[in-house]
Amino acid sequence: MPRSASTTDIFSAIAEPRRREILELLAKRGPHQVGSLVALLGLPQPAVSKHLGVLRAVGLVSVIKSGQHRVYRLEAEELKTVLDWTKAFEQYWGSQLDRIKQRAERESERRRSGGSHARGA
Amino acid sequence: MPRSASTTDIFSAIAEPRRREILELLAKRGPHQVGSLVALLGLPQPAVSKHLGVLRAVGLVSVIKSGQHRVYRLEAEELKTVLDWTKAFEQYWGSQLDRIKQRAERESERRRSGGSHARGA
DNA sequence: TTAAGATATTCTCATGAAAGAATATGTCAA
DNA sequence: TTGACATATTCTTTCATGAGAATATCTTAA
Repeated sequence: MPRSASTTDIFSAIAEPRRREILELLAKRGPHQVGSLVALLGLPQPAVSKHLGVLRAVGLVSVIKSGQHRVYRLEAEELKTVLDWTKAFEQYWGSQLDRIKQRAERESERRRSGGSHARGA
Repeated sequence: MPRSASTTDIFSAIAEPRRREILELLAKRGPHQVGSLVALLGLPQPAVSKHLGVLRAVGLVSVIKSGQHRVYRLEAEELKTVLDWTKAFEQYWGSQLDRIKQRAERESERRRSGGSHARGA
C-alpha cells in the first residue's frame, strides 16, 4: 500500500518544512503573490509554485487571479483538523498528578466496559 | 537537499496514518507491549516494530523492557511542538470580524515598521 | 543448553516526492 | 500581434520510505 499522498492528507502536506514556512509567511504577512514568496523564501520560483500547488490541493491556501499575478491566501481553518487531533493529547502531558488522574479514569473506564486487553508490565 | 527525515522531524513522523493510530491507541488505552499493538492494529509485527522505531526516534514514545516484552508508552509532551505551531494559526480563522481586526493589526504593524512588501490585489 | 516466544533488524521492491533545469502557459503593455 | 513578465507544468534524477518476507536477537522456561 502506498504512502498517504501529501496532496490529499493535510498531515503530509505540512510535513514539509518549506510548506510550513510558506504558511507562516502567509499568516504573519497576509496574502502574497508568488513572486513575493519567491523573494522572501529564497527558493526558485518553480519550487514555490509546486509547494503552493500541494497546499492548494489540501485547501490550506486559496488563489485569486489578479491580473498577471496570483495572490495566495492562507485558509487557516483547514488546520483545525491538526489542532483538534493534537489537542486531544494535551491531557496526557503536564503534571504527574494529572497523569495519575488520567490513569484512574482510563482504568475505571476499562472496568466499566469489561476490558480484557493486554496491558504492559 | 534531501527531504526531512521522519526519524528526526516530528511533523513527518505523524504524517503516517498508522503512526497516528498507534499514538491514539497508546493515549486512550495506556502503555502496551508490541504484541498487543499488533493484535489491535491488525498489522504484521515487523511493521509495528518499525513504526514504533520511528516514533521512538522522535521521542513520541518511550520503551521499557519488561522481561520478554517491551512496553511502549506515549510521551505526549513531544506533541507540544505541533500543538504550539498549529495553535498559532488559530487566530487566523473564525469570524469575518476577527479577520478584519487581524488585518488591521497586521497593517498598522507594517506601517509602524516601515513595511514595503508586495501585497495581493 | 535447548526450545519457544517476543521483538527487532535486514533486505528487496515499488512508490512517491522533492530538487533542478527547461519549457509551456497566460496576461498585460505597446 | 509582439514582447516582457509572472506563474505553472513537465521531465529527469535522486532519495526516503513503507510493505513484505526472511531472519536475527534477546529472554524466559524446561
